[in-house]
Amino acid sequence: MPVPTKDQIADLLESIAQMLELKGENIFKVRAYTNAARAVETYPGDLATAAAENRLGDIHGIGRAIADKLTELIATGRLGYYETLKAEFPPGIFELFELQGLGPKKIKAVWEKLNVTTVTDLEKACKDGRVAGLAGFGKKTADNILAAIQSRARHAGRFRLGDIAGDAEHMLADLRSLPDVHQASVAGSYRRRKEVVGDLDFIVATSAPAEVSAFFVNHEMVESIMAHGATKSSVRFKSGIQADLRVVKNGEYPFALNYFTGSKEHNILMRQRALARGWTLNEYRLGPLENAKSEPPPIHEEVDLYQALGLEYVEPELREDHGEFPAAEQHRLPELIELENLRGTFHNHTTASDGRSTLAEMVEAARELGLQYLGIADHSKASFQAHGLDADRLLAQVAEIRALNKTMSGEFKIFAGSEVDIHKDGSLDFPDEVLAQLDYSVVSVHSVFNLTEAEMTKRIIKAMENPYVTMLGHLTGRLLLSRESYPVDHAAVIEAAAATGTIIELNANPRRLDMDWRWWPLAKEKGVKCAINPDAHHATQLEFLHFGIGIARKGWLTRQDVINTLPLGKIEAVLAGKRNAKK
DNA sequence: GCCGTTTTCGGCCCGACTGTTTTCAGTCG
Repeated sequence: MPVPTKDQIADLLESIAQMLELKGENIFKVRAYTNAARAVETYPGDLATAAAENRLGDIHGIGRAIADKLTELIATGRLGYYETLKAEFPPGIFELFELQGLGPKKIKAVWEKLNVTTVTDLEKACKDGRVAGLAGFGKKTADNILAAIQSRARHAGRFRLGDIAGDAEHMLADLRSLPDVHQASVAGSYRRRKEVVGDLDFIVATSAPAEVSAFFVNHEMVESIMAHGATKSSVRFKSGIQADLRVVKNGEYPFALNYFTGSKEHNILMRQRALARGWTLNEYRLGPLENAKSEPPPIHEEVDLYQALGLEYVEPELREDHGEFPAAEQHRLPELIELENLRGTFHNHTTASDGRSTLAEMVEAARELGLQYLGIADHSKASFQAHGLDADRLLAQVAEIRALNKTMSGEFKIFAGSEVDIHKDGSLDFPDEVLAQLDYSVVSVHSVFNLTEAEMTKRIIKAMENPYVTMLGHLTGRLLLSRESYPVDHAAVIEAAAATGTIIELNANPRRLDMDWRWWPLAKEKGVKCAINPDAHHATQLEFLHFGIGIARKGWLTRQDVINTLPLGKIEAVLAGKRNAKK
């Protein structure tokens, strides 16, 4: 039995906390398990070693009882207490936690009083009035639950890019490693770097289609096989996402790749252009129609196809029929930003607030990624739940960063910042005297999401008007597939960013990817600069920059549009630009 | 269930908001 990882142990502790809460256990006992989960996540050493040396109890937040449980878990890979507890609950009941507005108390009530154990049961009970009749419930609550169920249904079968990227790259690498595979790619919306995808499409050029298909459907990641034919196979991965494989001949590959990359709208225009030239385009070939005046040229790669249709090569991220055709005709497509262009990044957390890695660990990870600088922006005090820093703790962190910088002899630099909460009225969580001591600030909305669009827009713009505000964090507050954006007037905020010289963040956390790619062309047109920030809460999450680059490319951004492509020596002036302009 | 003791049990994280109530419980961040 393999030793579980820290994250697996932490997840199990969280799961115990959830079940205890559902049982109506003492809330402080519940919290002890939550705290222990966090202690495990942030523990710097090796848990198996600590367990072997009987030192688990020395970890703050882990006492005698939990230490014993972890010892059992680490030694055997199982935990009897957890399994006994889990057996007390109907399996469907945990799904109810996915519904916005429904917590342990309400779930317990509908379960015990109405015998509701699944989302389907709950929907029925809301519609026939039983939920509204429960003590402490009412019609409004029942309606809200129905709305939450509908919202969940809308998102069903959809996956965040970041959640399935591991699956996609793993399968792709395995397909490419097969002996008779000439070319392979993931196509579809994954290749276009959509923030949310419905399925994965693999395209493989091979001389051994049967073997490749068999390999695909029998892969360890596959949970069930839905179809297994000569050229097309469909499976469901264990992660829940559907994956399709198309096997083609080498000569068909560029057409299949192009066709299955889409988007559908882009494909329609491609086929129209082919028709206009007397040719026909499908997933296998570009061929002449009857009575064609000319033969189409030979196509070896996608770039040849675009050229044949009178177009500059269109990068997959731009294939949305959002203006790429006229631009490609006129050779004015942008040279899109690449991951290698990034020199540093700004919105990152440490253990000082709700991050799981220390400042030193974050710096080390940034250096390993080849970055020249790292900005630290922990939460401010109003984000109490995230252990936000008050002015004293923030200034101590600033001093720590300044001291650390002196030890690094200029080849790497840490910038001291803060993710400052924007209050309901648009005021900031720190006064200007404190902000003035930072290298920069990111300002974000973390509370009171229920304002009208006008109020929310006014609130954010007021914050941006402060000369010490460098950039605006996650503009809409959305959490993909789980929480809708609060209402905000994007165009007005972009206008205000241009007027005040405020940078807008492209939050690269795959749960956010906010500001949305659809708005970046407008920001660019107005001269607003972008900062691609991972919003990292762990050292490994600096790699979220990869997803940010995908979205930036989708937003037509070049390296000139993104400030964190600037090297040390140039970036400082951009960070200080706004406050200097005011002087 | 953990912690920190004024060593044996009391305290443990706050504020806003909603919907249900008529003073507060539940949820969220």
